[in-house]
Amino acid sequence: MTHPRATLPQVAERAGVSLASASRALNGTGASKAMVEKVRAAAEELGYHPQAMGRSLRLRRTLQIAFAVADIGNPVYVEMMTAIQAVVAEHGYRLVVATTGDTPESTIELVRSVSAGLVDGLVISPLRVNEALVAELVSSQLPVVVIGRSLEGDHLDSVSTDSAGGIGQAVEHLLALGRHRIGFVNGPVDTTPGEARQRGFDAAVGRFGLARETVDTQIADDFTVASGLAAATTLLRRHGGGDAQLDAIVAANDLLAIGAIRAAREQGLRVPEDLAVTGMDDTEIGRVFLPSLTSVSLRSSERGRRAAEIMLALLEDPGHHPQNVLVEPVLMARESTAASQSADLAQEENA
Amino acid sequence: MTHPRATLPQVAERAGVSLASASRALNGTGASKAMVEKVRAAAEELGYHPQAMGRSLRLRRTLQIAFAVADIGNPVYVEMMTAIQAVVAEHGYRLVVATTGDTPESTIELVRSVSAGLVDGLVISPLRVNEALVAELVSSQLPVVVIGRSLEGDHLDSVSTDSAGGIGQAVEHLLALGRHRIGFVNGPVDTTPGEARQRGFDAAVGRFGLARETVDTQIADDFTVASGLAAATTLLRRHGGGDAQLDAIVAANDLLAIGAIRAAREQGLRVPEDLAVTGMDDTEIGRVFLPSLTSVSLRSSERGRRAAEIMLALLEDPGHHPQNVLVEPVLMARESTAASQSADLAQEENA
DNA sequence: TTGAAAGCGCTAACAG
DNA sequence: CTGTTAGCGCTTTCAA
Repeated sequence: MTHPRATLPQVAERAGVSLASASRALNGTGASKAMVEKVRAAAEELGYHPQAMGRSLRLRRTLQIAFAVADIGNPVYVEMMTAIQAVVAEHGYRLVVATTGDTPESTIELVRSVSAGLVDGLVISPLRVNEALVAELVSSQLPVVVIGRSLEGDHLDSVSTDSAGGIGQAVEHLLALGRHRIGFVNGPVDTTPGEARQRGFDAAVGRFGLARETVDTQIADDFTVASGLAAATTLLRRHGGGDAQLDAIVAANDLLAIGAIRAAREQGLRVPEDLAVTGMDDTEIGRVFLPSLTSVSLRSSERGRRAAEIMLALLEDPGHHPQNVLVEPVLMARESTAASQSADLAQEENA
Repeated sequence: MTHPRATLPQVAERAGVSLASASRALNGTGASKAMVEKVRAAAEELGYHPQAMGRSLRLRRTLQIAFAVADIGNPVYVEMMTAIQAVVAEHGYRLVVATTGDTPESTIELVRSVSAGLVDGLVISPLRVNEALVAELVSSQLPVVVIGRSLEGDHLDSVSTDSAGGIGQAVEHLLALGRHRIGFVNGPVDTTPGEARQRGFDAAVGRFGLARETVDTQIADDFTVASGLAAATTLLRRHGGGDAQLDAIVAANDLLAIGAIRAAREQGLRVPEDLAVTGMDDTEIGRVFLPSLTSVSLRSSERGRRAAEIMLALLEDPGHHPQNVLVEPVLMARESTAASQSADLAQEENA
């Protein structure tokens, strides 16, 4: 049932030609019509399929690009992946996705194994970055594009976004709506996004001159719905009832925001009437959630697309001068912060 | 800045030993203490990292396994992926994820390219299967495990589930709740899951003796929220107002169900009071949705785990007799079909 | 246009 | 324990 796989020398022999001719015929690199005919036929008969390994070893390229993320379960990464895939596929590259785990150590391990020649390039969006990881990325012989943090000083290509400023936009949006007691549900601050978003919230508090007692931060264990639910519950309880009750929550991403909305409901609060909630990333799940989620778009598709383009440029010219692209965030206002009491469905606008 | 990568012969020369000794020292296959010491040092100095390509070519194994799905955006595949990853990682394999596209042709292309020796095995959950794809899978030299459809006659290992029966469970659940006018929102019936779920719905209609006029099916363009919204809108409009109004919708998966709930809301229907909705796959997003989604669990983690185990067995012994594992579905009742008018939050039970 | 031969980086068989 | 050598499957000089 399972023949051993046919090899090129076998095809050559079958066709009665040399190995070199067989290779040329199959690759269309200078062979006579008759030659191509013969070799094609022999290959067909033997059910020959070229072996990527031998080919790659010789060519020193795999035509594969890796996309590495901590958690493919987060829709934002899926969105990036789809965008990257579309771009690189047009240039004959295949995209493979690998999971980094969420520590710098496990990420380093992944970078190592992947840069052992299995792929031609690496697009990575690391959650936690330390010096060792940066060093690994820089010294890696592989073309690398980082999504999520500008590593300009490190001679690494990157596409980043101003998520700190994005949090500022969310706060500004809430203030404009008359909300003043604002809670912030962030993810771990030792992560790249967590750090930036905390910075953004703290800056907004200062910039808009908010009183200490009217704002509060709660750190979730990670960036998932379950952790958002837990963190928001704690936060709301802490400010339970009376005048101290929060009237808005800014969440560091959409998943946390969804958790926060659930927490609010469980405590009998209506969203947005009693509590306005904002997310970040503008994921599809946020858009279809009930109520639909006001969210700061970090334009993940765009970031993925730009990253892929940089990668292709890098592949063409490895000596390329490092680029650092910045994609600006955009607030998408939806039901979860709607001003009217009876939030209309499917109503959506850019800010 | 970017040295050409060091090779093993270079390390050997630097250490003043033979190529073979260097290899042995680095792989721990019989070398003296002193030898290991010397070679390690030389490798360190040169910043040597083994090249996977050469190694794999020689070893005829890559220690990589591919997981191929049509749409990694569907959480159910993420769940499978996580489960597979966990199992194979324990045995030293890395999991890479590739996207098939949703036609048999694009899937065949993927299978081909992936079975060109880039991975040692393929776990695939194809959306659309035709004879050509089955033939490709069978004739592929690669160990293959199919998730999603029993291909017993085809000598392919598989882990499948009874999604037809699962739809039956959903219908039964609704009938027990006193709902009798049931709409079915399915995905395309030329897909494996679409076909099975349609079969399941039709069988349930027959088994429970439901009248023709009280049931109706609408086919969505694909298995996403957006398509579910569109299909459910059509379905609800068709039975608009009066006695003919549906009181329940069975959706073929959670994403379609979420779309259906949105459609209901947009037409002013309350869920579950006016319209009960069930999903399938028991995804996290369904669990946290408001209202939380009653869903038939197809136990995706379990299916992933079983598939991974079969794969490992196959890798050990390629002559292994093909296995066909069946995982039974389980209904998870939640708010979207709650009997009480005021659906309690966070209330959840198995059926 | 074709063939012979070298070699991509690595491991394993075979001698010593 | 160590070194020499062959070869995984493929592409590409180099000559003819």
